[in-house]
Amino acid sequence: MNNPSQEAPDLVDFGPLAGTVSYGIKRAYLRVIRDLEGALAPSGFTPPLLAALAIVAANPGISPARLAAAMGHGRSRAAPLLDHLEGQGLLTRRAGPDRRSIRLHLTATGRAALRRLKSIVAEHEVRITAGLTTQEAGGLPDMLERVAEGKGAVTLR
Amino acid sequence: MNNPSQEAPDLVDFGPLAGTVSYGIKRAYLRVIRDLEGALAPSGFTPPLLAALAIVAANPGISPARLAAAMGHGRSRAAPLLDHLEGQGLLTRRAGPDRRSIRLHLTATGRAALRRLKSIVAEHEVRITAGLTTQEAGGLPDMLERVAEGKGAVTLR
DNA sequence: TATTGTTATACTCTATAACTATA
DNA sequence: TATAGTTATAGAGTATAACAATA
Repeated sequence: MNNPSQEAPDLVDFGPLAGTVSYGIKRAYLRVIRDLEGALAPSGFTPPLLAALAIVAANPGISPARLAAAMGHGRSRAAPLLDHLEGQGLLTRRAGPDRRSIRLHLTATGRAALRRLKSIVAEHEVRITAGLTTQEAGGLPDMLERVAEGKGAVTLR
Repeated sequence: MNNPSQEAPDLVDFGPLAGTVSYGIKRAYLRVIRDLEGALAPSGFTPPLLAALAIVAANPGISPARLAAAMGHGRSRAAPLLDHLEGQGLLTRRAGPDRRSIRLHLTATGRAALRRLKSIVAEHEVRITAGLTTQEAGGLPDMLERVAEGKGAVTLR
């Protein structure tokens, strides 16, 4: 596991971290998030803004709290994201049947923006899977989901 | 891709993000980093501190700049990490042959700490791969490395 | 003039708790 | 008393640029 010489090596050895799923995911995440940030920058979007837009699009009427949970954080994280998206006219906050709850819906502008973003995401996906075979790229998302969830389906609360 | 009703769904649909490697990695990363942070907390370590310690251990004499690059960031990120580890007596900064460069080495204390941390990491690895078959867990790191690097080996610079 | 390590700064992300309004 | 949304705050992580020392 070690470099026998005392010289700084040309290839860095990750030692006990090498070959772990844990560190592999961390390194892959760095590549993915940077590539996506760069690809989205010209459009003024960030990865979290895109995720929020896409999740509201696929789940019309979803509440801010459920949106935040789907994205993996607490309620309070939704507000600034929604302020931004609503300010750009991409979605609306409508009162629910219960007057303290809110239902989110995309506007026509939001749907159009999402259509354009989809092609950026598709190109990004091609770039990050360039080193994988078609089979590997096809099987990876399901494996990652099982890492993310422990196992089982994507249930929320 | 959409939920046909206007009701908030029990299962959240990730829409165009569902089934992508990109979003899968992001979700898996969240699980991994949180599990590892929790597992390391009692020892006073964080994931970046552990990574720095492990990389110096496996690459005696490595410079701060190369350490930072191996971890995926710029030079300036190394200093606070090294201050902390040196302050705890886990590593030393020795002058290199070139008087402006520095070579990093673990102390005996640092090596002992790393030995203890390894079992925490091993347990963490078991937890996050619990939803995978042995075959899948065995093949994942290499696939993740190819995502992280675009392809090819772990070269620096 | 270029390089190494460090410092300073600002910006983002995130978590926690507190606040409001409803129920 | 509990819940939904929001706001406020502080902390951690990160990137950029600027700096000092050396080459």
